Amino acid sequence: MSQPYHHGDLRAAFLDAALHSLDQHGELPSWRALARACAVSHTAPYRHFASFEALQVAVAAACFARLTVAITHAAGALPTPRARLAAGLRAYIEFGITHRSWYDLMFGRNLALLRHAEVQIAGTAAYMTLIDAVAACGVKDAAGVGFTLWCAAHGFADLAASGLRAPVPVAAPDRMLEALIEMCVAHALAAVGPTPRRRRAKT
Amino acid sequence: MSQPYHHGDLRAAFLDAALHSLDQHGELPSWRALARACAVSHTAPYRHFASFEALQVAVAAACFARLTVAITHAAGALPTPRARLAAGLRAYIEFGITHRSWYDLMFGRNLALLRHAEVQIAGTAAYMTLIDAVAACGVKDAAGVGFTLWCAAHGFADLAASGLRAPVPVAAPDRMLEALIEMCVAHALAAVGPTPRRRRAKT
DNA sequence: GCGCAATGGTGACAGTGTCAACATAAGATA
DNA sequence: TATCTTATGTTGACACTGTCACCATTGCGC
Repeated sequence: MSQPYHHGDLRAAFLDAALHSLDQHGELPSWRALARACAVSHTAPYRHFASFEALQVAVAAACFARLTVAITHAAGALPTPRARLAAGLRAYIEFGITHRSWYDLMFGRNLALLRHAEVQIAGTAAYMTLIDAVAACGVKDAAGVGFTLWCAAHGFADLAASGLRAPVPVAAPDRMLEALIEMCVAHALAAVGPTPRRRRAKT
Repeated sequence: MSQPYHHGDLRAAFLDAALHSLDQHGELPSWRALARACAVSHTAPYRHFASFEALQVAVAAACFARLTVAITHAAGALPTPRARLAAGLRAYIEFGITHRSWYDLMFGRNLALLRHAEVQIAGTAAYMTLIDAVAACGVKDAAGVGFTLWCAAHGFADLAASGLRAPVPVAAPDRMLEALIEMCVAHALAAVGPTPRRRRAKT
């Protein structure tokens, strides 16, 4: 049941080979190259993935699972909710930069992948770790604040990973990530403090 | 000189057809489909673009030029630098959402495009409008602050355009964009004076 | 032991981007 | 005007892709 009949676990072998090639060449191998890497015929993957897109979905879901692990592990045993939030944000951004080809596949390469249920489930798991971290700080609208933080972090990771740099010299380029995280955390905690500084409703 | 020999302006026709197909089908047509749409042979584009990637680069550069126009036009005749900054940010984000397939091509589809000089030049032009808007507010490190703002805006646009939503209900989903922009502007202006809160800088 | 479904292989198809070789037309030169 | 040169467009081919119909093998349930 857990092991297929002929090969051992060809589906897992495909996923491993895909992730390995993603690390090595920066992009997914072609359908046939993947089969070649596993020494099977070029149609063997069809017994485990309905299409090339289905394979991409499976790999992206696996990458989201690793992102969840990275965030959870980084927050780990830190004492305060604020420290865990900052560490989680940092882990998210560093994941996007370090595992650039994974992140490209998850967000950049084909956004249509995000519409598949399998990817959405895996993505929500990662998302919830952020929401939980915000909620742990005592923030009322943790979902709303978390979405804003996710935006800022994703934007930074996406642009930094793409090699985009400020076209003019900045004062402290090494402190940019710190500044972003600081801004995020300050914004998150501004909603919890005794002086909420809430937006005035539209008059 | 301005008009090619046989067709009229086949290069412009290719770009028009590519943008049109981008609007209509959400993605670039194939090399040969593009030639088909212009009623020429499947190798005719090679006289105007060195490769399919070169065509993508040219289209992405054209899209960046339109983004620059959108930002500049939105900021337009608003009275204060702060208002122009907010309007520019809003225009950026709305551009990414409205012209989703363009934005996908510019950022999402193939990040390798950003490494090409032609795209970088066009991207820098759009980028500079943001830097200028920040500098106009009196911010010292306009490049650094601008990069942070670009990150937040890009993250919001990218995630919103991809259809990603908060997996749990948020308090005010319609006000999310407002909250993000306000956070960005507040952060930008916090760098102006020693007392960031209510202190208004010099003109 | 048999039947059957799961798993893997063969060969083909239309489509892709790219290239070499050829054809044509416009401008330059004599 | 006649010829040459260069830019532009076409033809046909190549290796490659994802997908499909059809066939072969394997292992489990009966």
